[in-house]
Amino acid sequence: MAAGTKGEETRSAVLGSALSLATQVGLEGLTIGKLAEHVGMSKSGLFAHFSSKENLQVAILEEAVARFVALVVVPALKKPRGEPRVRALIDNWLAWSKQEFLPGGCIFVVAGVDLDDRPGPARDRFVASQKDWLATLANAARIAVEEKHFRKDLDTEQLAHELYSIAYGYHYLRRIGDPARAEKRARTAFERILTDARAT
Amino acid sequence: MAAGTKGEETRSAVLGSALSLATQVGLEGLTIGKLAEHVGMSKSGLFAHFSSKENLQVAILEEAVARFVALVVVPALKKPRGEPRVRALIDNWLAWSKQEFLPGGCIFVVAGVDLDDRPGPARDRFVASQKDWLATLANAARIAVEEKHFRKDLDTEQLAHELYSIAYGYHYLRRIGDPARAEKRARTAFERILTDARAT
DNA sequence: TGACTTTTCGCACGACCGTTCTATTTTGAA
DNA sequence: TTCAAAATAGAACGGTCGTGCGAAAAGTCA
Repeated sequence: MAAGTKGEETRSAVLGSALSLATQVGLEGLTIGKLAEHVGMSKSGLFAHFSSKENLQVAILEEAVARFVALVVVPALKKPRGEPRVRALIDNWLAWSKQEFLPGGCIFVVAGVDLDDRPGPARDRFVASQKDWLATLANAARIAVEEKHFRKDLDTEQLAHELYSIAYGYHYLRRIGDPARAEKRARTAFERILTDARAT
Repeated sequence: MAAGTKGEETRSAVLGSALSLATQVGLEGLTIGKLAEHVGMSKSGLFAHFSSKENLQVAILEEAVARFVALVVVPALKKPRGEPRVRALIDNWLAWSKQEFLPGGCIFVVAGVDLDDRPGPARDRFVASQKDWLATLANAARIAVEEKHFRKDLDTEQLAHELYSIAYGYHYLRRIGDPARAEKRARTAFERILTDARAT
């Protein structure tokens, strides 16, 4: 992973470009030819690193998960248990979909649509990642209940679903209308959810 | 529109199949060949009805909007002004994405993703439809304020954004985990939003 | 029925798809 | 410096893509 040989180095660079491109044209719309041109390689030279398009898609998802964990989850774990950590997850999450390497927005939103009716390893990987993420959110909320930041009878899975929905809605709404306004509305919605979680 | 000549009839039938297929493979992933095979026509015979793939995509969106209005908006307008009408919009909306002619779920969720970075008439049509829908939701809420069902200081646009997010989140969550549970959670979220809108 | 319009088909086109082969170049260790 | 191994390139494959064209078929109305 950490760029030992030359091959690993280029493979990693290719994955970075592939991830960016995929946010714009989709995991399915991404073609080997375009990607090769984009990174300045031959189609076959690039193809040799992955041995099928499906493998490439899975690799892109794994790259995305790794970056998501590094940028969103890990920093939040350094925050104090309870509500501060939940808030950090939300803040990092909003920042995530504005990352420069995700020009078309959150890759998982894109993947969710165009893997939807295409069973296979790529879809499996996607579903697993989303279940993981929902579990992480719910678990952070459960800790906040333990810490007595959130009310005892809080349905943490429900909370995770609502946070998830607001974030996904944000991804759509920011492209329909004014992005800044959409973000403000998403933050307001998050705030209302947290307030409700706090109240006894 | 109402099937006068033979051509209009087949055009309409093709659009029905195209809409269904597009929910599964996307507006971009939909190909003339597959569609033609699906409806039992020749590629060129089908193609003659629309004169480009882009026109076909726009026509599909227009067909979808027409059905959405007929199945979701119009029936709700027969309900009493105020909260009952807002509730009807939500209920019809949830029923919408389970329509048999939308096997891959709500077409607008799909369109939002794969038209995202593809400017043009199809994307314009999509954005317009979503702005319309958000305005319809906000307007129904405004009426509910007038009727004193909702509190006076309610931010109706914020409410529309939150309802929108829950519905879009529902579309994703129902495919990640248990669909029935996802629907229950979506309904719970809607309920909380309405409760909050009611409170003074 | 006949003439005319509309609808559908068959065929072909250039482009690009994912993938496979075989060379060629580059790399890294002895 | 040599040499095997790894990485990349080049060319080609069978397919499918969106699209155009001219002929055939079906529909329409005097």
